[in-house]
Amino acid sequence: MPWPEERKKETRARIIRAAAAAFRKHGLAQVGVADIMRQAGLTHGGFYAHFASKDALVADALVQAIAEVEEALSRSIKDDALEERLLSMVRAYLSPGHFTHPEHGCPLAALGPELTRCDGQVRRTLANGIRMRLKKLEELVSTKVPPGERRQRAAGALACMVGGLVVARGMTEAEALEFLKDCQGFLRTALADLAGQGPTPRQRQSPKTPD
Amino acid sequence: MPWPEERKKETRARIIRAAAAAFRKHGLAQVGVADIMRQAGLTHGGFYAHFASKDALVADALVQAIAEVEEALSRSIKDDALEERLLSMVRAYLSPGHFTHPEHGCPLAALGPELTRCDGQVRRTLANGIRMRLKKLEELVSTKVPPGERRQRAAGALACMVGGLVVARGMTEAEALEFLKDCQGFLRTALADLAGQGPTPRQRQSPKTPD
DNA sequence: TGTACATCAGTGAACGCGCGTTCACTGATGTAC
DNA sequence: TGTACATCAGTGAACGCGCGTTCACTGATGTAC
Repeated sequence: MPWPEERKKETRARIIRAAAAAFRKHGLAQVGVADIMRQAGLTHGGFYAHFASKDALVADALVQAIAEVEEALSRSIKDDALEERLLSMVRAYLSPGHFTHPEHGCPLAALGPELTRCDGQVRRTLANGIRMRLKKLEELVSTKVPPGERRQRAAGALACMVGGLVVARGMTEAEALEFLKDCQGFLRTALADLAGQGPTPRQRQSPKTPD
Repeated sequence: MPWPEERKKETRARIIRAAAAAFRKHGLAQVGVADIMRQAGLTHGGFYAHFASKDALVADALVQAIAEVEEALSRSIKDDALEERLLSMVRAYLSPGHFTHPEHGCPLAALGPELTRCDGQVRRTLANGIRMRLKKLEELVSTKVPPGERRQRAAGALACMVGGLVVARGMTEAEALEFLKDCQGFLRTALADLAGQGPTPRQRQSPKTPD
């Protein structure tokens, strides 16, 4: 009781925000507890008043990163017409800004494989985050598309977005910007609602399990 | 001269193969020089007779991993008809086997973000590897597709393949297998050669730079 | 209103471990005579 | 053919550094009287 009720929560939140950015920028293993505490304006010893371990912080930082990205993406599409939203989100995700700033971007693109090698809470948070993102994307696919193909489109869009960013970040900057545009163009075509463009509204192959 | 000419080369190759597998399985930072040497049947002290540093090994291991995957993918499509090869490669890449065995799989999917944070030779090797993969994919896109869209399709396919695997590895196994199938289905539709399915062979939007 | 006290977020030194790298050495091999 | 020698891949102990974690302490704050 002796200390202000809210103060500890605020400090904790500041540490989590600093960690979420630093991890995405430099990787989980490359960022130390001391680095994060310094970034949050504190000394490293106080860390364990807030977290049980570095792993526990990673889990909280992942929740934070997922929430940040979710909010940014939602904001970037909120003024668009319903049928524009999916492509609008694709454009926001595969943008030069997102490419240049992993520290504020998708944790899956910035840390995917590293997170995959974690276990416990981190793994669960990761799986939940993906499930949520996939659901949101599926909701943005035109309801004119039959359910099985809606799921396929959501999957393809997510894969292409995450992979697009991962691949782009491995290229020269000039190549990357071109590549991001190509991925956007690919998805614009692949996710296009074909109704009205051809004689029949359904010209795509129906979803089928591969051999 | 006192030692067999080939012996050192063989040892070096063994170290590189062990490293290429261990890095992809556990991550660059999680695998130590001693681990790799043990895997190669040697003690850690001898490492520096073959490599200037751990970083130098990472660069060589990346070359090795890229070559392994290139060979495996080429082999998996070599018996298919030309027009089947692109989808055949997609299927091989987004397969349960590839999902389960990152240690023999695509280094971009297993280590993408970590490699991106490296510099020097690793960065150059990475960029070259991506360029090569993209070129190979573009060659597999039907020549009936106009050049601008061929490039888009190659980009989209690569992004979707890499991202599909990264995302799948972050999910529950059951979800992942479903997701991989959905990505395959998505690409089967998106990469389908529309000739013969509709009245005109060109119904897709033409490639256009987004705002 | 003022003073003594209890609490606990935050400090900073220290610990212990693992890892990349170095180094003096060994011993298997090919060469010279 | 046999023996002494030079080479150098590989060994294993040691070094030094950074990092996660611990711990005794501090000092700002709210409470009790």
